[in-house]
Amino acid sequence: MSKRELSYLTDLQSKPLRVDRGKELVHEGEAGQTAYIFQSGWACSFKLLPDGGRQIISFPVPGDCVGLRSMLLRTSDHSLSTVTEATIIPIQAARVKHMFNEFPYLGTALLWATSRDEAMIVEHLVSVGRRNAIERTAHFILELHDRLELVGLAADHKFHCPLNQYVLADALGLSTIHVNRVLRQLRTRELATFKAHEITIHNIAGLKALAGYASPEESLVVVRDGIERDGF
Amino acid sequence: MSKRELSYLTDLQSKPLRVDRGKELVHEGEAGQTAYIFQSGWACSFKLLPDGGRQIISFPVPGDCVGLRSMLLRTSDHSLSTVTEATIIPIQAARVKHMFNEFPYLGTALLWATSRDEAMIVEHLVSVGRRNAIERTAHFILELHDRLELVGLAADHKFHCPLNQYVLADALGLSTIHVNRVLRQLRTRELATFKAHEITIHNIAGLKALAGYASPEESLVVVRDGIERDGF
DNA sequence: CGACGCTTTGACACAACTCAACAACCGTGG
DNA sequence: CCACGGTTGTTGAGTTGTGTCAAAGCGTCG
Repeated sequence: MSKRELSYLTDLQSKPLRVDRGKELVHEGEAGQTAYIFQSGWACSFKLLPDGGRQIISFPVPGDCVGLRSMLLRTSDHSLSTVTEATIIPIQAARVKHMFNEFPYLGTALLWATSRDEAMIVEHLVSVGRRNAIERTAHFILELHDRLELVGLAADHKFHCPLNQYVLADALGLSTIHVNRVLRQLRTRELATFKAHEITIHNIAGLKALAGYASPEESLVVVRDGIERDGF
Repeated sequence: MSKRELSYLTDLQSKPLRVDRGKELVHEGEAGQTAYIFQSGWACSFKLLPDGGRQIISFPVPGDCVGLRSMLLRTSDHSLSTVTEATIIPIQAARVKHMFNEFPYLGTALLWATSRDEAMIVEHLVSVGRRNAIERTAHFILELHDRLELVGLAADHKFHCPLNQYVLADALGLSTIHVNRVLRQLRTRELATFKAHEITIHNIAGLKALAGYASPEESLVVVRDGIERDGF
């Protein structure tokens, strides 16, 4: 990246903004919204159903950037709320659009970044579609751990996690009560503990085995031991 | 787009290629793969689990382009197989990369295109996570219908659909047998029929009501009637 | 005609959901 | 400092949706 591009990127960022928890930053179907970088605090992107149900798509954590892609579209296809109090850096749509014209190469760079997001959503879909409650929860914990470790927010198989069981349920596609039961099982089986907003992984190997989890680096090693199903 | 860009795009396309059904075009974790445009025939992208299970992510249909994005990454994060015999137009990775340098604006264009894909995957996630079997199936039929209508492959609430119940099950996160039961219910309730590789929608309003389906155009109208859940 | 792939059915088991209540926790205000 | 209310977590009992197993019906194609 050239110096000029970099300085432009820095200029894009407005002053950090402090927002309360539970604040809806982007509303589904809303037009012309801004993007945000999360400096601290957690959020969740989700869609609501007519019956009041909710499916959480992803949890942006500190260091994550949200909504950049949807600035190119007319409207956002899902909502975004903070889960905790947070400090965010808003990025104005107009300036980003201008930037795409000025430095078209950045489109490709952004494309690369969004690919990672999509891979996460795909993995989430696999979890919800084909793993049972406990595998799904285990997988979720492991993924969260790896993401947070990457930004220095997890160490020693322990990390802060401000999600309550209602939120967890909406992410995993389960009922709150069942989430509770599953967490108890993980605790009893001495795999992981979720207590006082802190998740501790006691037996990471066991948890990975249970979840069928492939670490980001290992994910090149393709799991595909036999079993060609009929149909394709 | 300039004339030069357009001609470059046309040059990218190799000769159409005919492939058998059930052929795996991209293998998960594979590096340096090519992208494809589907001229005819259906495919499915999916991930396999250690236990032999499979979650289908999406069904590329004629007119769709797959794998463009993953060419920028080192490896593909999911596999791709044809579901029927198909004619595809391969696109070489090397040439696309060169093109991104030559016409950096195209990165942004592609970004726009992939956003649509991601929106579809998100909707799929919502279905699997928060809709029951029959709602999920109804939603799937409606989405397929709208996609195919867009490319002239559906008319009169009827369209050809080469998927069998095994494949459907892997897409919807259900067992084959349950898919069968659900299809029977849709038939009995005179909402839709899936017979001889052809889907007919008898009562599109009823089906939409059942699925909680928002048509692409209507999706701006946000469904959010009350019910603020606790937790966020 | 037989074989194979796909669909359909029934009986049963189990995972996950619902409802209803209670217990722990936490910040607030008296 | 303690009592309070609200939020969140925990349990149990009973129900329902979906999965599993087993077997039979169809169509198609060689």
